[in-house]
Amino acid sequence: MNYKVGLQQRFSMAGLIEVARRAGVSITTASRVLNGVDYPVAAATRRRVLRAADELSYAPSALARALVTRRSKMIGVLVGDIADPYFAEIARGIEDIARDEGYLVVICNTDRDPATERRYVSTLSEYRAEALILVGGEGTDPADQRAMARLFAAMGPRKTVMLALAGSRTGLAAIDIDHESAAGDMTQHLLELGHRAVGYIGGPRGVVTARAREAGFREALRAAGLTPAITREGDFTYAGGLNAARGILEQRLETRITAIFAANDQMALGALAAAREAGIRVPNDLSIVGFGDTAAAEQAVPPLTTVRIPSHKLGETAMRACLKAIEANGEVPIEPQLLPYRIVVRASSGAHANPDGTKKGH
Amino acid sequence: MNYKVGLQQRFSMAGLIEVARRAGVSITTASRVLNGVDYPVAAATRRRVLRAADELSYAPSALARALVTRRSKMIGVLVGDIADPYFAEIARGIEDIARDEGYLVVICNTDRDPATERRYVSTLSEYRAEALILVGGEGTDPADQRAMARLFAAMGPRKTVMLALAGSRTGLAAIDIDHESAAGDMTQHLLELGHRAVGYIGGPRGVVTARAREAGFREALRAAGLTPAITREGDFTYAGGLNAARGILEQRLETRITAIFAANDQMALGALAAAREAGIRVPNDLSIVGFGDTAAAEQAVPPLTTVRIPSHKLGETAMRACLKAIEANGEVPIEPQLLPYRIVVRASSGAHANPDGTKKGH
DNA sequence: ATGAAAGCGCTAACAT
DNA sequence: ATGTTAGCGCTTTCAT
Repeated sequence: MNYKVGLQQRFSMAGLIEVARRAGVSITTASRVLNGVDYPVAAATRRRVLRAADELSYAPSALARALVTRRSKMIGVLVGDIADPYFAEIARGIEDIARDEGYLVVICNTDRDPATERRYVSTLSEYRAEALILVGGEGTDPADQRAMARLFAAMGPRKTVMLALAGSRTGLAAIDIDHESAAGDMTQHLLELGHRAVGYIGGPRGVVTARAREAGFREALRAAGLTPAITREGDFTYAGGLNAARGILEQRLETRITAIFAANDQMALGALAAAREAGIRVPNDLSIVGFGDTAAAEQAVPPLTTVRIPSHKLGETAMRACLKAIEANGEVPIEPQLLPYRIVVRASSGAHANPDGTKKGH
Repeated sequence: MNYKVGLQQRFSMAGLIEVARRAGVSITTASRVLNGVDYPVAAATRRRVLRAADELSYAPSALARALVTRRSKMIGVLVGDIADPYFAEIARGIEDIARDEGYLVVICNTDRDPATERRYVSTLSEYRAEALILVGGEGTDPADQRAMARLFAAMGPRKTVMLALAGSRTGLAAIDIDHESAAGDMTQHLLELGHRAVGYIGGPRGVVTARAREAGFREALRAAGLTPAITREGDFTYAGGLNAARGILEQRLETRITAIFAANDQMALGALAAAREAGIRVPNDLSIVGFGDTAAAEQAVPPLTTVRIPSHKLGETAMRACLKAIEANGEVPIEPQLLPYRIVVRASSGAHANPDGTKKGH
């Protein structure tokens, strides 16, 4: 008897068996009722099962179900840092769609570290996530790329849906904007304002999106017969942008730059701060533009001219693509998509100012 | 033959059986080797198993394992909005600890909606999350509270570890700071600067942390023989703070306020913007202080005086408490903890300025 | 309309 | 040191 109580406690959580027993039906019938499948079940039986489930506070085991159906209903999402508003917004887009479809979204912070990334891919793979969304570009170290490719290959048989979001990944279809062309357009905006000497604060050398943006910047300048006046590498953080901008502004006399283009908003915000502490007026003495259009861009002083990335939509689109691919059992390849971006002109960029302080039109 | 190929594909993912077979051992031995338990296994056997697992790119099923061990190794975290830097920072603290212990953290955005909250609690419960961390205070609607309590009760037998973080929850131990006393200290700071007419921008009426902060503010004023000069309700967002502050500043002449205390940083930032657009200098004409010390506070113009909440540490502490409780099989109650906060004085608060514009000491 | 039985992939007694 | 066996809680043929 005591033993039985012990058992009771260990196996206390009401399972389908208990529900079935209490309703006086087979476990099969209980399952059918509770899953609401369109299976013929007598109304009375159905009621009894529902009642029993309710009385026992039955909560189906997603684990057991996943094991037998081979559908975990989980989606894994890898982001550099969820505290970064850019990633957060994308993640929200993913989640908003996933939730409606009954999927659980597992977001993992990789800190952009390839090893951490791999560990999470493995873990999510062990949980049999039905799709993996890798947000943000991969590093450019070939060894890391190979390691990841091997991982992907190993997961092959499981037909996990895999997708690159906002940054390309070797071997994966990407849902993205055209970073290069966007950076080109932004540069064009600066050129049209009359700027000829433009400084650039780039993202981490090893990140593909950072490279694409810089390439777009350089190409637009080149087309106008120019080259970057000065460039610095940042790390996509405010502090990084602040430092880089300080370095750039130190050489302001030599370079005579009239504008700075930062590869993301955070760094542009840092640049704004650097200008402020140096007593340089924006946009009168110096134009500063960013990339991303995170909430902080609009709230900045002055409000930041930047590239609007449809972050939320990017997330939604990626998730929808995943859902479609999952339904196709991972056998139909995901088609890459490029979403439209937009240059948002705010007060941080203005017409090129001559050294004497007077504006110059274009 | 054709049929067999079909089977192959459906059951393609290498399981323990395949590994065991290939290594020429029993499934048990394979399991023992791969789990690295301190069980006597011949070195040669071990090697063969490891080799087989590698060749087959074996990835254990966390699902199957969770089912039998009754340990999902998952932690559920409910936050209002992960895009809010306050929540994001806390979530990182949780994840940093969880990761080291091999736990997978599932973060869910509730948008502070009680119904969404309940749905996620149910879902996480179905996945047999070993712990649930509810970040941020609950709403004050009794019906919602009862519904949640019922949910918790239903989960009782599963002994899920449950914890409130940064905001209390009926029935749950909380890891938090003392919001009331922190708000009191901040008010004291304002009083010491000579401010006597202070406006207040509160958080949503229905949120317990918001109430605690406002209570602390009122009590500190009361102790000084004062009452709030004017109060407005915000929603913890920048836009909400901006609006509330506009309303407050419209009545500046009547109220003669010299300071505004916002219940969180986002709203304080909005207030800063409202002051700027009204041509009111901060801190010369008006002091503005916030609560939270998110990254944006330091980057604001002027930098924001605020209450530093040890967000990351709060997350770490909560996760550690969970781990401990999980080890104790959820049978030892979690003990509530109050972590220290700190008033961080920056340039947005200053000595009370007289109507004529001259400063006044204290 | 209902039920019996065979697993999903794994761990954990309990042998040997 | 290794293997056999009985499930974990569920879905899903296949019978009835």
